[in-house]
Amino acid sequence: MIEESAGIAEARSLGEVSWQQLPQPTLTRLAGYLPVLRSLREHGIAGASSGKLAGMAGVNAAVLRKDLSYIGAHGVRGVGYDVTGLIAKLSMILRSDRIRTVALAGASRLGQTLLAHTGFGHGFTVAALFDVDPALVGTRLAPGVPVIAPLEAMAERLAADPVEIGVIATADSDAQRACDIFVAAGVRQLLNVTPVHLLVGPEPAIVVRQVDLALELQVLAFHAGRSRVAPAQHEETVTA
Amino acid sequence: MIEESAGIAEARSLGEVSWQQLPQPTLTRLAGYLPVLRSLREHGIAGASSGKLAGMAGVNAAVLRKDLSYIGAHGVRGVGYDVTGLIAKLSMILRSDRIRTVALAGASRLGQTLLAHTGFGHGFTVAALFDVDPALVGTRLAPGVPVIAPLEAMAERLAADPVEIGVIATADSDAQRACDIFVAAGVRQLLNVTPVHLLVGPEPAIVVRQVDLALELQVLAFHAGRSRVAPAQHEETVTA
DNA sequence: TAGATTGTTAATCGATTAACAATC
DNA sequence: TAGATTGTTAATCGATTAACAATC
Repeated sequence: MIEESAGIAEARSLGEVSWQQLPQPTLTRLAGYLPVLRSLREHGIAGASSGKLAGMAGVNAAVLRKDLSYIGAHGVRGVGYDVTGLIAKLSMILRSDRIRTVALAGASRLGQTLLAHTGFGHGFTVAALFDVDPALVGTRLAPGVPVIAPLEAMAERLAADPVEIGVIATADSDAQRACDIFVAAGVRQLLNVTPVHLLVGPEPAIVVRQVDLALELQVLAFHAGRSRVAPAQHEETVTA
Repeated sequence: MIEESAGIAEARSLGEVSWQQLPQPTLTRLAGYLPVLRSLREHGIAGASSGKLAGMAGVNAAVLRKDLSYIGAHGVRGVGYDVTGLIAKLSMILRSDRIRTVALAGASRLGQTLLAHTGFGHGFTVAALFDVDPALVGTRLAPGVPVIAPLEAMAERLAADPVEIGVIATADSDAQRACDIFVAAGVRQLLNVTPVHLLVGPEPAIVVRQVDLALELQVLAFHAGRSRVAPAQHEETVTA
């Protein structure tokens, strides 16, 4: 399931590391620190140590310090980190200030929910929604979501109105086709919520992230069966 | 975000490895092979090499062979693997024959969709649905889903009617509470779709899997910003 | 100053991968 | 047999972790 490139940090001038080449685990964790910091700020807490932050984020304190040092977010020895400063730095790196445009292929229930759940108010705008079902064309499934075009019309629509992120929530049998159309239209970031492994040409730098809820349940089902047989060791959170 | 225990395979009698102690990545990949194999069977293909299977699943061929050897699913040298045999073996290991009972905390839109999307027809039964909103109590949100009880009534309901898997799709502020109630009720497998890092006592073997869609979009947003600045290297799929 | 906490190094750990002898 | 493909080893790679000197 994991077919990750090297993706490892690339040395720069003075032995420093470009924050444009963060290790994948670091990038994912950095995005996870943001809600923790926002929560602290809401509670009026101005500063926190790496130990406190790491505890809340569910990571090791050393790894958190290392992650932050990658992006030049420095704390103060003996004191800790400034919450507001960290939020600013992280937002800058993750570009969460900027609004991203998203197109959604597959107006399935899951697709619509993703749209409603993540699409609004947090830096993402759903610019277009596509589906194979011609009956849906022209209807409005969510308030503010502009159009629904048939899957066939994706190419031209995306050419006229480019998006940065494509979400694939089609039926399994349409997933690869939707992917191909997105890629051909120049979309370089894809979120795939189908269980299909998407094939993208190796030429352009396409980033695909896959979330497979059925697979998550499968894994839990395995553990459910095991827990009766063997009362067992201690295990913990695995983040998708 | 990853706070995984050792979880590594434990040696058994003759140097063999108990398939009850699979490495986490292996277990996740094994669950991913199943849909690939089912797809092959549907197309009437009886056998496949590790190379072919690995290609379809998006993994390295050597890792697939190693994964299968963990569970004693052997191929034939010079020939490959038997599709039907593999399905049977994998189903046995992952216990996908048995129906698992699931309880859902948080009748949010995302919660309801998870219920509709994964709950039916694939080995899972939603036994109970809980929400903080008293107005929802007694209503039926999906056909066949028995009851909605307030979050407060979870403990007694779960005591009377135990479940194997708990799904947490509440508001962020209720996530830890829902988790605590599940754990107290003896639920040992949790799927957390909130961005909250759940704290579970280290004593019982609780398996928590977290899927954070907002975080996935954040990561993609980062890459979206980067792709303009640096046309960049080649990257590939990262599975949640 | 004394205490606390960072930033970073060095060691450990586990997972991935290529390669190849075994063998159908 | 000859060709193909497995099962497994050994090497590589990267990520995690503990530990500690630097220093606020």
